[in-house]
Amino acid sequence: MQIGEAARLTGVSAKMIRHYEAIGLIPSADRRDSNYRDYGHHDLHRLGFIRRARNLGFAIEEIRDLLRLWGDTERSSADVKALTLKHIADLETKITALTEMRTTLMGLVSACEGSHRPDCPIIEGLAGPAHHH
Amino acid sequence: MQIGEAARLTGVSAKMIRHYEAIGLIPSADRRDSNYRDYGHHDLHRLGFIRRARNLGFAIEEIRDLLRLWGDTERSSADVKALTLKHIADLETKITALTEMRTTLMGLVSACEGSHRPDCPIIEGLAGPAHHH
DNA sequence: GCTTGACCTTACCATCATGGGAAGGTGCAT
DNA sequence: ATGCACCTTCCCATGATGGTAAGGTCAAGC
Repeated sequence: MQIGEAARLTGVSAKMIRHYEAIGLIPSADRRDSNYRDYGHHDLHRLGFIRRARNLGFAIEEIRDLLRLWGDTERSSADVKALTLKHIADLETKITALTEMRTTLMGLVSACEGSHRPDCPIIEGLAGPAHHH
Repeated sequence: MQIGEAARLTGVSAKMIRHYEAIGLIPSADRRDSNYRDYGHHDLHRLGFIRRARNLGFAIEEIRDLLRLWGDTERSSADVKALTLKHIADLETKITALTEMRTTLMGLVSACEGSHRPDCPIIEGLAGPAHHH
């Protein structure tokens, strides 16, 4: 099947399928006489794997490792688990940072009247902390 | 003062100070005879504002709006509040997405033995959902 | 006066994952 | 044979930041 159908079936855009091939995340696709890429079962399976991993926030290089492990019947599940735990830790770092921003902003927002008048604790907070005048 | 000292005092890298000038977030700095940029009070204040806004996750274009509001004595605090609430909503969208990833991954991880053996629910989950065989 | 070192300047490239668009080839249906 | 939908490669853009290279400025010390 052509790249467009593979894209439709896997949820990975044609653009990205070509990109993944260019960076060696997937092997070079077979070509027809027309020079069109040709995909089969196995390719769809692999693209689906990649899409699911992307949806879970894994970076491309992490997915490269996951694909290697997927294809390695000698793998230790401990390796997969370690990689995943590292990724979870990364997610938690981000979640924590975003949540702290949110908390601070909520505090500022709750102090802001939100009227036609210019007085605004949010702007004042950004302008410099502890600036009593 | 030179850009390096301004960077040290505000926590904004010299690189980024030049960048902010290039994109018009801050006005062009004064230059000495040497062509070195020259910063004063007012510039430090503005850079501090930008850094704090960045630390709270505001995007550059949002900061452009915030700076305009900061300098506008006719502003309505309602405008500042609206902009901030929008940003909080963006943060929450991201937090939700990351938290969902985390939850899914934790489920997979908890099902994974993490041993020397290859059997791994994480890999299986990525390879395709509901693939009983 | 000359060197050294710390600072500055601009300009270009890289990141990360993705999309947009141009210019042109392929293939099928009317 | 025309049109349309698809494909190809190539280049550029995003957002915020860092790196590096090649070169100018300036003060301290000899």
